[in-house]
Amino acid sequence: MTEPAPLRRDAERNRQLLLRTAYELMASAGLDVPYEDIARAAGTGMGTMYRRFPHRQDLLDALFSEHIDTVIDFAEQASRYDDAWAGLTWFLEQQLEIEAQSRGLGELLRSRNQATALVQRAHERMTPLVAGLIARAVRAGQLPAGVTPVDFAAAHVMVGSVMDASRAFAPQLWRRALTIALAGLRHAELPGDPPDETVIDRLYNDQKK
Amino acid sequence: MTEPAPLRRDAERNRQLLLRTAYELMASAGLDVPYEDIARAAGTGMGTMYRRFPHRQDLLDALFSEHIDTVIDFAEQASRYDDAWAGLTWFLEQQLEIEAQSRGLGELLRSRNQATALVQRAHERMTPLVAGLIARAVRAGQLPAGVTPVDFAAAHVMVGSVMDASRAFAPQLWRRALTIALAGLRHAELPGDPPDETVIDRLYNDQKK
DNA sequence: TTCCATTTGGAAAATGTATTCCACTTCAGT
DNA sequence: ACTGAAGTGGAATACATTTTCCAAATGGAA
Repeated sequence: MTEPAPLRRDAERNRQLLLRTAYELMASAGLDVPYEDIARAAGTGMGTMYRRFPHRQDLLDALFSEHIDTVIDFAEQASRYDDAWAGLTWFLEQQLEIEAQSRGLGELLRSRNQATALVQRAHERMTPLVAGLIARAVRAGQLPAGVTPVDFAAAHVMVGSVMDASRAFAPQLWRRALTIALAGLRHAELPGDPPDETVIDRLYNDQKK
Repeated sequence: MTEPAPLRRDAERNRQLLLRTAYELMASAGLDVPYEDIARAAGTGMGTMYRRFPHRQDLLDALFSEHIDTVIDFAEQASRYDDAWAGLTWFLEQQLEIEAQSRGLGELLRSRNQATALVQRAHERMTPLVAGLIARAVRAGQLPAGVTPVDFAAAHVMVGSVMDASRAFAPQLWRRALTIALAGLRHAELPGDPPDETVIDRLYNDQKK
């Protein structure tokens, strides 16, 4: 396996600077900030930007892989809860809490388009854990039969949408939405056929404008 | 008041053609279809497009004002229900059912940016009616105290986000989300201060890219 | 049939962003 | 200090879409 080849000291400094700047801009403006804005804010040229991060994907991976690992970790911790429902609520709340810190991270975790391989893999790791928790919660009578992992993912998307829409003027409103979604999962009699589990990936992967 | 001045016959024909074409494209691709695509699909030039609809706003108004009136009408019908909760659920379901017919209309009603004066006014008309229903439902013990019109609007946004994300591959999934949201409203103990009612407008008016 | 205000298609300019490119600068090994 | 590889800024180019513009075509009143 070929090694990364270490950067020259000044180059590494610039790289870090770009990462910090990009993180900040994306926290408030989302994943789509123009490369040019990042470069200008960091005080470098765009040449540097493209040399380090030829594709936006590269930038996103470098920026967020750590956070993604944290979320996977949450799922693992949650799956060890004795009380399955408590595990589920704790997990969803932690995940959203993180998303609340950064609009960009939220967009990534609920892939408003840019679905990275990174996020894809994260979902592959987490989905079975969540499915297990749901099954346990149903068995324990904490959730009605018929609730599926898709519904849990839907709850995530739902709360996230309120967060995105209200971040600027009501930064706590998503907590109400979360409460609604969780109470809904516990009390809903869900209509229609239980959706196929593969729907989850697509739910997290809409590619629109 | 100056009269509209009727169009020449061929011009009127083209106008209708553009409207029909735009409606269809927007139903599947959303509000942002390029003007050029609409013109090409209708078989006209872009000159015609811009002459009739100088701003996208004009096009949207012409396309959707009728539907918007329908939704306002739903709110009025709902407000006459004896059973306040039944009115609320019926209203939300009707509204979403309409949005399910057309991605564009959904984006308009939940203003993924392009908030028209039209939609603005519609909300002004509907919000008091919904507020009345909620108050009645609370009084009747059908909803917990503390539920506000903002929460109802949030429920709308929540279900809509699932609809948008799943339209292409699971066109009925939103019904599960609706069930979750409604059950959630009935059973949630909402945290935090009751949000100010002005939050509603802003919830429906995020302006992002 | 004539005539001209209206309408039209589509080419051109403006916009906003992405991506490439290279002459020049800087670093670090000698 | 010198030197070549690595790194840099930012102008140039490519794209996608919006918006303007006008010479040519058309409708319908006289």
